[in-house]
Amino acid sequence: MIKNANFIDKLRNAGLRPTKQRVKICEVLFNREKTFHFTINDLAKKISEDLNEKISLATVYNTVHHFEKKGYLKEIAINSDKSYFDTNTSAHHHFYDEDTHELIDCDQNDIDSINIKKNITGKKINSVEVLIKVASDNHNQN
Amino acid sequence: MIKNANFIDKLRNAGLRPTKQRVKICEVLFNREKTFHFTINDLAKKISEDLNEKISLATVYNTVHHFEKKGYLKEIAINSDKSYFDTNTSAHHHFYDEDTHELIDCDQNDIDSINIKKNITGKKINSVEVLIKVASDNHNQN
DNA sequence: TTAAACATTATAATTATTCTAAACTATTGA
DNA sequence: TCAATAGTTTAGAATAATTATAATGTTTAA
Repeated sequence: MIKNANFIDKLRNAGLRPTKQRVKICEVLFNREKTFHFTINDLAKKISEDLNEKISLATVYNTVHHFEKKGYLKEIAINSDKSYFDTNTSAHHHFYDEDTHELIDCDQNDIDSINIKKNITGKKINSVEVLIKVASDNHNQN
Repeated sequence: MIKNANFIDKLRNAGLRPTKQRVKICEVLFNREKTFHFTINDLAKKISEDLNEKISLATVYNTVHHFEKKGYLKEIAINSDKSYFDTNTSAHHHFYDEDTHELIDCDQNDIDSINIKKNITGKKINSVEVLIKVASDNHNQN
């Protein structure tokens, strides 16, 4: 259980004012053992459930995007009907369960390192991410 | 230059009625050498420019989704502000140029094969796709 | 040729996200 | 400590992408 004081520091370090709302969002996002995968809506719902408090959706959007810019969150691209974020910002990959629409972290060590033989000229590689789509064996998928 | 008759067959094989609009969309999508990466809007614009004809946006959406379901197109997830589709439906990876927002195919051979050591129990892997985000060297990226 | 099934269309509706402008809060430094 | 200011939150409006609707039109198979 991380104390809110740590979140205040965390926010300050990122040059973000530690407002009540931001600290609360931190609590929901970072006060947990496991990685948290969520959409903005999930998060907003979780805030109002867990903390029994309402934070304006716009603020949730703003804060999440701030956090993303500061490297506290990472956006995960799966399919374009929703934006998923991940509290695990380290380089890692994902399983996406097409049955349950659940996103599961895949440790860097669970995939042999990826060797890219050809790059676009004049460009530098910012990230390499693998998305592994899975489904139950009997489930017919496109 | 593929003849429209081929498109009509192609559509029939997929159990889709070869309507005027669908054949036209086929022309724009599949009458080309290189892979075509596009958003629905790109496609709708291209149709009205190239063919000088207007097809209702709703039809373009429907048709693209039909084609996707039938395996003629593939959706590519990059970031969730837009849906990209790809006429290359074979297993392959992508470069995404964060400067130009351009999507570039990465041949299967340009990446050493990916070995996944651990899978989710009870699930089968449907696809493994790599997205390599690149940007020009001096460009600062998150 | 005709009826049924399927498609297309314009438009309305929906959903996710961003913008706006006013009210509010944290920070700074006198 | 306190006011000025810079940054933040908020509700609600605006926008953009996508999907639904319902009327009209087209294709197909008998």
